[in-house]
Amino acid sequence: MLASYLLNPNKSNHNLEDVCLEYLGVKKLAYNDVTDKGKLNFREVPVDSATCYSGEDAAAALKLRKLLAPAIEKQGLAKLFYDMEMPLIEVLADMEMAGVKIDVPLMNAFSAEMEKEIASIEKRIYFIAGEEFNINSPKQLQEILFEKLSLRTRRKTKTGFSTDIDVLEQLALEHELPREIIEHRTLSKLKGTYVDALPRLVNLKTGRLHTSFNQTVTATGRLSSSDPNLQNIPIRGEWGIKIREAFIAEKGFLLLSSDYSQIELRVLAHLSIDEGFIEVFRHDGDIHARTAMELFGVPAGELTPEMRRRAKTVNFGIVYGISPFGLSKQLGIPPDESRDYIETFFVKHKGVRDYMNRTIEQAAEAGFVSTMFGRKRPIPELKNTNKNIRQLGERLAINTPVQGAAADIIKVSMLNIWRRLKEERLKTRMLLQVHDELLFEVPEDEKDLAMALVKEEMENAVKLEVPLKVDIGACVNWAGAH
DNA sequence: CACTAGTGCAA
DNA sequence: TATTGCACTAGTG
Repeated sequence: MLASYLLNPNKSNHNLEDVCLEYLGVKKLAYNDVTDKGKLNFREVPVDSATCYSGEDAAAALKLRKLLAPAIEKQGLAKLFYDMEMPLIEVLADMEMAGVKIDVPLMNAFSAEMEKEIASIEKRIYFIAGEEFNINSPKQLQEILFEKLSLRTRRKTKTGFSTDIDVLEQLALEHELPREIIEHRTLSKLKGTYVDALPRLVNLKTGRLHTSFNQTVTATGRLSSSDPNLQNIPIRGEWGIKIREAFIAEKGFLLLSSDYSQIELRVLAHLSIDEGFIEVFRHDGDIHARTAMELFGVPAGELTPEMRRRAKTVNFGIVYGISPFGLSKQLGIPPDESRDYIETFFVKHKGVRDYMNRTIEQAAEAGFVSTMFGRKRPIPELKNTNKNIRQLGERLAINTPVQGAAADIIKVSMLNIWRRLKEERLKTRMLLQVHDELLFEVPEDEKDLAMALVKEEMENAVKLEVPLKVDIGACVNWAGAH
């Protein structure tokens, strides 16, 4: 289904049945049997038919391949398809089969500890609220906060008033209950989604967690991970760190984590050839500090952590195609102030400004954007009559080449690393990819060799106008490998 | 059991 | 009114 995906990344379903329906005009193909003198005969069967043969998926795929191969060629996607995505299948299969080990007893201990903490917070919440209710129900929580306690409502949702983290943080300034709710939410989220759920998914034969890496899901060329999603394991906060400590290496092995440092901003520097960005990255400078100096007009020595934090948010916002309103919401400052930041940024980075304008113009003209590896994303939003949707299209046009190129780059490095590990007969195994990070399991005595190999291949996956930088570390658990 | 809404975890 | 995902619970049908 890779071909269908590359030809139309905007479509959500790239499973066999949907693609058959779209390209072949049938629900599903069945392979007729081997009795037909070696000649393949196809017949159409409904999806829900009880008459299913083991060869039908392969037969359908073969037929689709003949149909889609010329389209792949015609759209200039052949290299991407045959040299990147197809070879990557085996790499991902190896990673899925390898799985990752978790410390189940440790997770269980966390669970008990969290259970107690949650129960104690619960008691306080019921006492403050004056009644018991389901804290996990936004509907019931609204009644308590906005009706019983008469706290000021903030944002609206489709069905009522929002009780999300931003709202609760504001309410916490005026009442003691919201703080307890936040604590409760955090703990029950981490307990329910990770600490309790993951141990149940450990495979009985391998004793490890096996994810699925989905190659035909995202609009930008990233992978996704599901069942379980191992690309959103917590990392922040006390409990986030603890959960990562429960991702461990096999006895005699270490977990090796290597991640690209600011790969998206480096890609943006490359694509835009912006003087300031290129200068910072060529000298391995602190990009957020540099932006902070520009925004606040102070020398490096006078920068405060708050100034750098704001600049970091601005830099991220740039990659997403920021608006003054969005930035003000993110920073919790007036829109006027955030507008000044954006204007100042673009005055100091005319290269980025011009690149973004060019990109949007080209996207509107061609109807799609491309990454540096020729991956395409149609952006029909740019032709929409609704201004909000058109502006969304502009943000997609800005973000996709950057996020997509970063995805391309790490895929190249995965292929090169996988091949070298095989050629050089190393026992190191690639386990996970988390967008800009790779996680390996490495025999203790292979650590130095593997670290050198991985760093080398990631930093040299492609040649850009600025160097690619990789941070790398190894430890018995995932938390310590960072 | 399938689906939506709200929420929140990651890059 | 910031990009890309996945999964949890509550609630509904």
